[in-house]
Amino acid sequence: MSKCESCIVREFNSLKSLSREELMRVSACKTGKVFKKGQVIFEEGETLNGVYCVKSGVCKLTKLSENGKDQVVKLVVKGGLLGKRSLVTEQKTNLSAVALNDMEMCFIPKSEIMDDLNKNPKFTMDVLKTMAEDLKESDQSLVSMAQKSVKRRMAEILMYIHDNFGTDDDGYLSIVISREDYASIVGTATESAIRILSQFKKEGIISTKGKQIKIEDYVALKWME
Amino acid sequence: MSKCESCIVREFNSLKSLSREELMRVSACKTGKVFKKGQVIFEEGETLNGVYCVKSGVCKLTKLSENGKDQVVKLVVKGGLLGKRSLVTEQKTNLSAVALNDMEMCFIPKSEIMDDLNKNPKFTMDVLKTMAEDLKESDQSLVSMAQKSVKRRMAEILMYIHDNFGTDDDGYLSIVISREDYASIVGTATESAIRILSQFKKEGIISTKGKQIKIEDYVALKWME
DNA sequence: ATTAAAATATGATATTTGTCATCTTTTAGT
DNA sequence: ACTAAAAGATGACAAATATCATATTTTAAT
Repeated sequence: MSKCESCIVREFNSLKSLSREELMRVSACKTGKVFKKGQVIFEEGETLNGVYCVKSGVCKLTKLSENGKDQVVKLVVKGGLLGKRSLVTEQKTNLSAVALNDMEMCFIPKSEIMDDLNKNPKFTMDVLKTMAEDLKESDQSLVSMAQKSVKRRMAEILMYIHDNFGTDDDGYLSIVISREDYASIVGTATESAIRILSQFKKEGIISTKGKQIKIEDYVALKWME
Repeated sequence: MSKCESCIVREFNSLKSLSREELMRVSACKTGKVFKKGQVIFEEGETLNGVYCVKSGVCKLTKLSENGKDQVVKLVVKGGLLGKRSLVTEQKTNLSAVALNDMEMCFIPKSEIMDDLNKNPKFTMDVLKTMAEDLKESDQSLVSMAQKSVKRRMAEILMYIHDNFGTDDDGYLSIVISREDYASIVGTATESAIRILSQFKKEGIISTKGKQIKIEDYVALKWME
């Protein structure tokens, strides 16, 4: 398995603030894990005793609502850290993580990294910063959910995926997820999500190839509704 | 003005993790501020250069949606710290804070407290913990917004206020806010909020005295919908 | 390549929620 | 205590979204 010191993924997350020595120690105790598409990484209510660092693939963080539906709270890609909260509190996780395609991850035990969190202020500040950013994003989503139409939210998630995760060479969104997942991100019924995407397609705002989606008219999404 | 060292409010927030010396330094540079009901404490987009510690009163944290409506993201009462994010990032605040009744607060300049954040791991961990808790709450609200009916959300906010902020001697919720604010918390139209509260009243689930609300049948709220 | 299962698509209809209009009650300032 | 303004209440209607039913297409396993 590759070593953390020479892994470029860490540049995308808080681990970049660790010293070379700290990284080597982390590297020595980390374990590589592979998850297949659809596989559960961890489940709401579990006790996590470490963090996952995403090397490749995409996963969704979801929360089960009382009506039995999952709500997607966040998408995590290469460089993301899963389970940050577990470092900070003793509480069980409040979210589930499910792989949306095949994933490679490294698992770093909490015990190994807690010391750094207490002794390396740069690292702690970095974790704090990403947590603050997550909070900002979550509040932003909250407002969208509360105040915007399903159509508008769908437009926003398409732009979000486009802007944050990019496209492949043909211009298709590089994150490919089911309509059910779109529904679960937008917070609507699967049929409604399908209907809206169909409508976008008819209006020439997007085109599709199987599950892949290409944004044809970004401006239309931007000004939607 | 009272001194931080002997102020019991700090026991409710991260400041409790500061040493006596640190507290005395903070105390020396803090300024007391008073806000009247309805007054804006800070506004989305402002640069905050410190945190507010709430001594008394209640305020709402809101975010402006593109449709022009404010969405309440959080209620903050005695012991709460406003502007934590400003300690962590250089970014402008993403939320506005508005007093819901008369408030007393202490303002602690960022410059004075940043040093503690870098040197006192206990303090930093505590800030991290509250931020993690905020994130959890925000995700929770997100799911409610996305998946639950307006009626259910209204029931939940009534229980939330009851459980977290308590009642006065007569059993009325100790936080008294307008129907418009309820609408803005629940994420609905003011008329809808009024309608639902009226309905609750008719069904004997709540009673009211002016703007005050008393929960008469908690169980009914709990099992609502 | 075949086939069952899953995902996507779409119509019909019900339900929820928003909007606008109007009226009543309460609140706050003089 | 008086009065204008704000907040609360409610009806009628429109719009958005959910639900249910069913058809079609795609995917994945043999």
